[in-house]
Amino acid sequence: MMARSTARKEGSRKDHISAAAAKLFRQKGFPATGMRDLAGDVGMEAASLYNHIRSKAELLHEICFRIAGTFTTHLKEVEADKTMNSFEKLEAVVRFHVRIWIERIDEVLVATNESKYLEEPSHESFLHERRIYVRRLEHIIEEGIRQGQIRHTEPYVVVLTLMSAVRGIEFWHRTRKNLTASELEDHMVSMLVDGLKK
Amino acid sequence: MMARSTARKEGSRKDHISAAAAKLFRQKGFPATGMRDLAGDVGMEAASLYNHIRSKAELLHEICFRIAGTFTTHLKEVEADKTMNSFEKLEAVVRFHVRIWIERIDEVLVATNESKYLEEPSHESFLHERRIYVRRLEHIIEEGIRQGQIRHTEPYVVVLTLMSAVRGIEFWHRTRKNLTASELEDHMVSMLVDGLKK
DNA sequence: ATTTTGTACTAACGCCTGTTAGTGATAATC
DNA sequence: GATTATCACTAACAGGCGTTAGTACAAAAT
Repeated sequence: MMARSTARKEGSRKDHISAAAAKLFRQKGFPATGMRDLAGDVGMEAASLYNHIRSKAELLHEICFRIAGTFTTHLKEVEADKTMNSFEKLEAVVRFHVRIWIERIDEVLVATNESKYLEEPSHESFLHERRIYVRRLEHIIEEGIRQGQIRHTEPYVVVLTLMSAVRGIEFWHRTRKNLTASELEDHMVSMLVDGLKK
Repeated sequence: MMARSTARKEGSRKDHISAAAAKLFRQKGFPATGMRDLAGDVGMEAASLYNHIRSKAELLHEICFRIAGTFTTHLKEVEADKTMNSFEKLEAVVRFHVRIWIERIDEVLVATNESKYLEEPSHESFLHERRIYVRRLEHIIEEGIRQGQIRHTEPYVVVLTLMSAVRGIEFWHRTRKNLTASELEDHMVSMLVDGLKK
């Protein structure tokens, strides 16, 4: 076999498993999520999962690196955009963070909280990618300060704070929905970014 | 027996276990931390731990509620202090958060990331205490807005953001120490609080 | 029509988990 | 000095873990 229709079906099956895994890893944590839990959620026996995936570790790996790629890809686009000054670039990045945290919270939280369970070559390269991402963000801020668009601040602290602040969205996500997603986005971006304007 | 010297020795022994547990729970996560790991770190066999503690769950409970108590106690003091206006109260709370995150990061991270593994009556009451804490912080902000000391903002978003932003300290803690603790504190407080001033 | 492939199943594996029982030694209390 | 409490030990438990082997059946490819 191996026809297109089958390949598509297999693909969507694996994606279904991956999405269910992200949800469970986020809720219960990676070590506390059993393959039997996951199998139950996708409607099969635990052993049957292995027709679609190689291992539990592989699932975590794919989730973490897929979402990390989303961030680095977007950052590259922003860096290349010559229509924005440094302050606008920073705002664009923060807005993207907020939006991804709202729209893809399962994956983002897994990458944030469970990436420490990646096995060793992967774990180190994940941290490496993150450090580079932070450094590139610091670079945008430094340039903004030099060009007089951003207040004089400690770039490292700013990046740390911005990247962590959006984690509050986790709590918004599971409690108050009397604030819409776009209201939340605007309030959060303005609170985080406006104070940095010169 | 049960003399004072013995009681003291027992107390310090249990505290030693609790501190080691906080460190391990933080590093490896609660479910992934084995009693044999913990025993190794305090220098005994796993079974011997049970001469000092009732269960693994009890350790988690004590860590989470001890640190939560630290926050609520301090908030109560701030609320009762009549020498500060609302803005100053907010700043005092943020500064306390930053300081505790710097000084007692193991316990704080366990309470933040591992409290979901509390067993059921405890877990719900932990979340309850947290919700009340958030509401009391919102109240301070609302009053500050009403009295014209704090910029007009959405109090819930402000609290969410402030409480999450300090989580960035986790990364400072394990990487860059070219910034001292008190420098970090000042930068972070000013970045988070100054933008809220009217 | 036959072969191949995909996918779900049951049974089982070796390992690791938190915890208990029971023992003996050491130290404090009477 | 006799007794009692503390505490660390070894051995073991029942249950859960991720994963593999082997099988069966349906659908697709030849």
